[in-house]
Amino acid sequence: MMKKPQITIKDIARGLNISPSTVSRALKNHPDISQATKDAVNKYAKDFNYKPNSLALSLRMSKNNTIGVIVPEIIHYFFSSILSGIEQIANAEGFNVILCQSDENYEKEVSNTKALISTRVSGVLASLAKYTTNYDHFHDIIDSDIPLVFFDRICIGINTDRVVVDDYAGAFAAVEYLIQTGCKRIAFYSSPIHLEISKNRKNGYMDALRKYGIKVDDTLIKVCDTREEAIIITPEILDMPNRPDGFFATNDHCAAGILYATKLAKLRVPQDVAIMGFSDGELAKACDPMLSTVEQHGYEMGKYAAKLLIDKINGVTQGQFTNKIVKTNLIIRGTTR
Amino acid sequence: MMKKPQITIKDIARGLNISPSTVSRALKNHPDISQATKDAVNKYAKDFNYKPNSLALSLRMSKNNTIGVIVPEIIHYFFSSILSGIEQIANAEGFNVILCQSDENYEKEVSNTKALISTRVSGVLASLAKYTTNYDHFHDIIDSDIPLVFFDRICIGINTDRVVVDDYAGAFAAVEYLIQTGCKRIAFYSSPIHLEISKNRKNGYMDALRKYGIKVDDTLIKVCDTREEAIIITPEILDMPNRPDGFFATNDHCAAGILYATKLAKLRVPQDVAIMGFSDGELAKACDPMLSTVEQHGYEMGKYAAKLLIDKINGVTQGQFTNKIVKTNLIIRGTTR
DNA sequence: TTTTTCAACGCAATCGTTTGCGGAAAAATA
DNA sequence: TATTTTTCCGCAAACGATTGCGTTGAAAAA
Repeated sequence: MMKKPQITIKDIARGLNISPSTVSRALKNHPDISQATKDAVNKYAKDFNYKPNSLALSLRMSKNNTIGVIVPEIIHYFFSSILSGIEQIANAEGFNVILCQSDENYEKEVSNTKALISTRVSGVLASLAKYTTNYDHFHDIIDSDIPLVFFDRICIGINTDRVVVDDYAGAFAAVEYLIQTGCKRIAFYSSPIHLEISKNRKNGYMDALRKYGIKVDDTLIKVCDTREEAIIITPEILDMPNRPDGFFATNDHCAAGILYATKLAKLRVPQDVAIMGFSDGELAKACDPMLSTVEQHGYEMGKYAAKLLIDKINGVTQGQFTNKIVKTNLIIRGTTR
Repeated sequence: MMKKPQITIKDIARGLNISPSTVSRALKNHPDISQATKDAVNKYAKDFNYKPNSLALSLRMSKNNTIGVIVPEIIHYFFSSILSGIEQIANAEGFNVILCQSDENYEKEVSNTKALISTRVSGVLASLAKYTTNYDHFHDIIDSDIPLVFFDRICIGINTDRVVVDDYAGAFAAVEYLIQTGCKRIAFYSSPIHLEISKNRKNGYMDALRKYGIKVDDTLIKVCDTREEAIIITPEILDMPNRPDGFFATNDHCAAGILYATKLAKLRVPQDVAIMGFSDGELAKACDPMLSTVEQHGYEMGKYAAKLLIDKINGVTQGQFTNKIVKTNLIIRGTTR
């Protein structure tokens, strides 16, 4: 088992008694180099398994074929499918993806951006941590001349490209469907309200109610975005004198929690209570009845965001800022009528 | 909005009328440098927001503080939780994580390894694609002197560190539990059989049967590892003259499919048919009844694998190859008695 | 006063690659 | 044969940081 200590251009040059510049040009098929030399170099390179050192290359070109992705938590289906889309097209375009999780933690988000700047990544894709309210670290990225694209949890304060789900329309359609299938009192479980996605979904929810002349009841709007919380707070709500007959949850986990609590309360789904989720994650089909939900197209979103960023990196798109809105679509399964 | 084109050590040197070497040493608190100079350098660095160029650093040190991870598909809960663990400790140790998905595709796996070698990553963590049977590309990694650690879908042919789930014991315990709670005929849905994990789980399954004097019935062993397949093949099996009263599935998706088909066939779970999954993913608690399953500790596994790799990179562990087996534990919920 | 010692810094090479420029030999033209 | 043009290649600087070694001046020792 021999160690082959990775041959360099200099080694090829030495071995062939020519200069490194010639080798470099030969490898790139430069017209100044004779075919004979090119052949010799290519053969030598193949024989000794030459692989270009992309570190040196990046340094020389002061450009790293790497993009950084900052994501709150990769274990969530939605984010991992976005990431999958990003990796897909980044790879196809010759970029590496370096992954950073903020763990929904502001400090980690800041240190992630620092690390990415230091690595001189070619670009950054980011989705905000839940409680991030200061955006200086993202300004640092822009000031360092690194293209930046936000996705999903975007940041309004900064002028960049953005790719978002059509939260408003998704929420509107979801609630409208609930109303059209007979729900009169619809509860809404939201993520923390300072997030753009929360505002948009809430607006969608409220506008749908208004359209059908249903008064918004604030006691039916809760901040709750996990299964566990949902299991805790839902029983109280179902005990209300006039309990809701429909729930619209900000994600599928939360919806699954509502479903659990509802069945536990011996109410029938969807006859007594209809439930609508958001995401269409892995667990939607595992529920019984299967969860009606709003499909988010995370994979496409990731692909689109990556494409946008790479165009920016390559200077294809100059100056203009794109604001892509990815359509959702309603998936009706068993938890709604 | 000014562009600050990232200051370098040379800039600091110029600004302070000293040499780059002095700046470098001052920044690293070298004893040869006077306190006055150090203070001046540090102030200047902070004022102009100096950030070391890690590309240059990596080139000089011929060592990249980056580890590559090759994973079949990140959208699966198990893999994304492993990845989360990896990122966690890699980050804490000052490493970046570059992500590669093989998409269960041999060619992509090969091109991933090439890219990682070219990037001169400090180390590689890998889990095999489903149908990979040629391992030359992994030998390339080792020949390039890059530490390599396999996790979960390991490769027996190569001498490296490995971190695996205790598939045998997990399967054994699962099947034993089914037997002890009264199951007489237990079906087993397996992943493709050439994978080590499949072999080990099958052995666990068979040994548990033997221990209790139950004869292995090959008609009860199927290759099936998705929800969709499970929904297709399960009805036939439930229609068999003496149908099984227990199922052991290689993952939770598959188990959820079995559960669905079983309920559809008007059989009661767990009274008529008990079902045991493997993984404890997001959907386990969404099932009704909630899925009994074998917990895999993906997050810990990722942390352990990363630690192992980094020790190898830092030369802490020389020569020896560790073979870590991560214990599973049985989670009993509603689909078993 | 002369020699030794030491603190504090600079020079230059190095990591692997690219690229503008200049130059010699070969080929084409006059 | 003399001149111009091509063809093909090498020199050296550059990207940003590190580091062995040499150098300087002043303080300490003789």
